[in-house]
Amino acid sequence: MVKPVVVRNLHGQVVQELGRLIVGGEIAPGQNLPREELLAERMKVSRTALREAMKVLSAKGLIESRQKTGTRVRDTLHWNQLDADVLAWRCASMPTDDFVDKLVEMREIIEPAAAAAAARRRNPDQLDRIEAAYEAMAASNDREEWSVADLAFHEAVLHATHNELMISLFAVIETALGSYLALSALKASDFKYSLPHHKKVLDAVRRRQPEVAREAMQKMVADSRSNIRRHAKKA
Amino acid sequence: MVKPVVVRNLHGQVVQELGRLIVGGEIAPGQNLPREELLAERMKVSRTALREAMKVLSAKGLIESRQKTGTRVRDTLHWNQLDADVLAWRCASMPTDDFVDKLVEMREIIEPAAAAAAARRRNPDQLDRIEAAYEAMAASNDREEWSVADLAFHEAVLHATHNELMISLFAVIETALGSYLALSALKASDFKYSLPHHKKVLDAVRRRQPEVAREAMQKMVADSRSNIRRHAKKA
DNA sequence: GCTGTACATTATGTAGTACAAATCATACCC
DNA sequence: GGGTATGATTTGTACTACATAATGTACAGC
Repeated sequence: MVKPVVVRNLHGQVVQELGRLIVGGEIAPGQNLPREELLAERMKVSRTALREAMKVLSAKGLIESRQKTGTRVRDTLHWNQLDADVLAWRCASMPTDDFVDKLVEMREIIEPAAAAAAARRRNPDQLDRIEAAYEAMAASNDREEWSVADLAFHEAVLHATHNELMISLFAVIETALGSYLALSALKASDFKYSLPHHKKVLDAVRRRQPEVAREAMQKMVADSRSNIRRHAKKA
Repeated sequence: MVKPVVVRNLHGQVVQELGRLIVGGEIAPGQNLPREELLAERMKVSRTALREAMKVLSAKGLIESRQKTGTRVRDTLHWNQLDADVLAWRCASMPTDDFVDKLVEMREIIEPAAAAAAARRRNPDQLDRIEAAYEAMAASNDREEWSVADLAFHEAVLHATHNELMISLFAVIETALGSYLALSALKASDFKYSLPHHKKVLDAVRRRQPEVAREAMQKMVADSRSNIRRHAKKA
């Protein structure tokens, strides 16, 4: 279930390595990186590969290079916080669950709004897809199956909004959250606990009742939050 | 007021050029780019510069290259929609105001939630900053001054949420919207029209009343939307 | 002693060549 | 006819050389 992050390219590895260092705070904002030639040698790669990696990090807003001055880590203000990699690096390097709270907060903002939008704009195909995901959840036999179907449900709702910005945001937040812990991880016993909530959302979307859908989704994610909190405390 | 987008680097120019082509739809998803050597020659840059540009586009999810297969444009599903550049390219290439609606929808989701969060978590400094922005709005003499103070107000509220993900999202959405039209562009006459709304938000944040703040902000952005719609129709 | 200009220094930026690695297509052998 | 070998093609990596920009310093002039 953990994301693979398998990078075949060499520069991709360099990106990961440097990205982790920077986001993890080992190279602080304002600080300069070693010169390219030196850093390349130290990392056992060619300057070419290193530079391609630096361009990527630069695109993510993490660093900024200028001639003669060198390459320096930019202030966190300029970081592309919504970039999947940046988010993943933060998740990997923040022991505190303060960051989880922020992710959860975002989720609680997006999902109810998405449910409302979906209820307004969904087309028959999209409704079918949501329903199919619901059925799969209901029919699931273990937590693994349920998780997959659950994710499909939320994705289907998001897609029904017809707003790719929202879809993209959800994707980013969700994968980041997922990397922390099996998302809606009720311990074994009662993993279908939230099925009725999903049913309410489904029905509201079917009947095109935005406000009902919003409220149902809101309750659902609020529940999920308290579960995550409980789970996080244990760990 | 229009963003400069001045890129000194050569590969930066290539990124812009190719990015526009791809997001603008001139090179459709699934389609292959010419081989590096050929494309480099055609764009009058070295393969080195071209490759650095391609790595950036790859990081934005626009393209994907594999040996022998070549480099192909990925499906829009994989695009990093929340990337500032990608968003800017879309804004530049979409005559339809369908996209503005999506941006506005995002704004209407974020801002009320942000106002509520700010009311909950703001500290004295942040309240001061919001208040200062409000005073500047009240004291403004023309639309230009007012716009600047208005933006400062919203930024101050966002910062008071203590959630950098939300701040980042707002920044991205707002600049994209701003590139379309002077944001809350009431025509000359009555540019302070929304001042009372802002006052309500300010007061609610001061008194730490999340729900009041949310509702006030919601009305404000809803108003703003109808103005934008009216404005867009004219143009 | 102060200031302004010229130059040397040093980092990144760009170009070009050579070869490695992967993968697709074809031909070949069993 | 099917599986395997081989060759061709495209990206991946390395290395070299030089261009360009920006910084600091030294020197000349006032």
